[in-house]
Amino acid sequence: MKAEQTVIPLNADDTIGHLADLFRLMGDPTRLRIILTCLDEPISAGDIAACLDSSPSLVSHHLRLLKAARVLRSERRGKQIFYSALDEHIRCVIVDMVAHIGEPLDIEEAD
Amino acid sequence: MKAEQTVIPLNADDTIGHLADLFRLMGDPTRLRIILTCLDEPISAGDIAACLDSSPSLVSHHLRLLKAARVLRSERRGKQIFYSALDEHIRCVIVDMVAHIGEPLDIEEAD
DNA sequence: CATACATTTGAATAGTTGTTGAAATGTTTA
DNA sequence: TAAACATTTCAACAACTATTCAAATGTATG
Repeated sequence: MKAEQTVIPLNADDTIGHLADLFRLMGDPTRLRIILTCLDEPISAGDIAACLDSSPSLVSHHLRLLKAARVLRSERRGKQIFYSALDEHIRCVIVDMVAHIGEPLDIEEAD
Repeated sequence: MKAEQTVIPLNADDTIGHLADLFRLMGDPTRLRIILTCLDEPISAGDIAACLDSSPSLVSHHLRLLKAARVLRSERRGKQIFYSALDEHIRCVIVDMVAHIGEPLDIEEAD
């Protein structure tokens, strides 16, 4: 009955909802690619679409969601609008998840 | 034109798909609560349902998905089946995301 | 073996969501 | 101001998904 510290109190509905929103946004392959594209340096909406070989319309839809959730930020430069990650935590989240994927399969995988 | 290292190559479709799957699973509030419940110590399916005030059926459906994605592992003890996080990375991912939420709003929030 | 308990499975439904193509908005340059 | 470029918005559809309830499976105990 050891009481380890929990990451989040289970009754913090608003926090959990907020977290779930962010994870759900990263749970779409197209959006995840958009985020990855914005991790290194600011990049214009059009260039993101070109990188992903997607339509500007589709990318814009996703950019709106990602910006509203404060995953990305936007900055206008002339005709173009550049997007970049709002902070470094998103990168950490992805790096951790990659590490999880790399975790070796358990030999005693029962049931 | 500094070339920072990217977390994942953008053309690694299978890896990105795998990542997106995991994030999508964490993107549902009910599933996220289930994961949080399993972070500290193994807990039976029934106790999880009781903690979340959800039906055993609903919890079981989600447990199946989380186990298939190797987020959780299961272990039978008598009549009950105990679930726990497969490794510590999931906790890290959540901690990082909580830090992201806590990130202060930018004063110069333009556009 | 039969009962009670714990968990899973199946089918069905309502709600959500990613994608598309066309039209509209905003910005610069000739 | 008009034309060209960049991005966004709108409406609509197809596909997916979380939830529910009933039935089935598996496990221990009398």
